[in-house]
Amino acid sequence: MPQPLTFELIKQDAGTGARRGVVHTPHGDIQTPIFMPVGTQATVKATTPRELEEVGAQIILSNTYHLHLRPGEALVKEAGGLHRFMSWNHPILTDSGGFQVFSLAGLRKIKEEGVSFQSHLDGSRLFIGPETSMQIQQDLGADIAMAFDVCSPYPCDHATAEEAMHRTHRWAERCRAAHTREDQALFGIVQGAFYKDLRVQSAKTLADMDFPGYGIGGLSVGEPKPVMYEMLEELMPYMPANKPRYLMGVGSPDCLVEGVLRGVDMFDCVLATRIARNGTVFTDAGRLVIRNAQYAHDFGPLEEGCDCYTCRNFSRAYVRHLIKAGEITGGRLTTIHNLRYLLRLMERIRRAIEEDRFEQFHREFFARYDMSRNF
RNA sequence: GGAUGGGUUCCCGAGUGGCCAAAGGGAGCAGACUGUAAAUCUGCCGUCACAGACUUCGGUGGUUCGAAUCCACCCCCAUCCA
Repeated sequence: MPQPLTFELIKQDAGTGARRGVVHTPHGDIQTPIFMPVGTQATVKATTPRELEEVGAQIILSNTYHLHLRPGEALVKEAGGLHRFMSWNHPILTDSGGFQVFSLAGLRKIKEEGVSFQSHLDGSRLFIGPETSMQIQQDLGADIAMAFDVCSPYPCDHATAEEAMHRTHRWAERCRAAHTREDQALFGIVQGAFYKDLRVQSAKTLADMDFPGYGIGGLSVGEPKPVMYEMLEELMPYMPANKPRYLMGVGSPDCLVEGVLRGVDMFDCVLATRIARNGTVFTDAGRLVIRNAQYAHDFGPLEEGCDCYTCRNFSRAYVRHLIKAGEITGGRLTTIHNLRYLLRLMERIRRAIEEDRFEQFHREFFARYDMSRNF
């Protein structure tokens, strides 16, 4: 059986061990480390695929739970799959719905069989278990599907975290058994909350299942950043070196740099697109709340030196005006900038690793980045 | 010239004797946001020496223990009639 997805580790930074690789998928290669924009409802909010290509996106995310509710995987399948439906002819990854078990905690009930949800749209009941999630994701037809997992909150006691981890492992096996589509890869997801023993155990258990790639879930759920970094450091030695490592839901500029330092290959996050729509943009100096009055008369670009469409053509004063006026274009322009910022940050990181100067890049990045203007 | 309805805090607009610094919107200002229930949500929004005090509801004067609210006159605005 041909592997639908392979990972090629092409280089490691001499000083830090940060990884530079390529993920080969049915819809093309992904240069890693990479940031993946999130398009929950089969669209990266406020953008078109053409704009995504322009900002340098190589792969985007979509979501099982949300597409299942609307428009339904049957329709997507009828359209010829997610790529054709949304006209994105590059790699796609679908999240399993596992995160909705976490984020919609008030609207669901977890059992061994799976999760009963009450739709956030109309209150109707629905059930998603490992097999359901696989069926939906296979109908959607992304290049990468994710296992249906249980993400613990922060804080969480050891017993509860352990139970969630074991259930995640059992569900991972069921996902693997139910997953049959040959042109789609299935990634397992490491859990274990904030307990080193559990994280290590989870990494080992999933490694034994031999998935083509691994998500690291359950981080960035409200814990202090040093706690997250510590967890990454603890579990990374147990992650298979020849498989891509995907740190789920992480995407502030500083976390991307710190994640790569610790051996992460892939990231996704809604932060960039969400804060963009809410009037905040990324810069190398830290966040900039473009909606603030202090930029009303600032006719420079969002960020000096940025090559994005927004920075090449519009001023801070104009973007602020659009945001303040509630004009849809404002959110589009900030979204384009934020995505380009993160994708360009990853480009810079990849080059630094290629040239064995990632340690220096890391140092210089944080010398400029104002952590008091962070997230 | 006559009739009627109005003038409320930046704007719109409730309020018709005490529970009113005055509902509710809007605007403005600030904050939050990390596998998207999010173009969303939260806070502030008369002044100050701010658990209290002071100034404000077109203007002036009056009634009353007490007025944005009642009375008199005046000034504006809108609509209609001549």
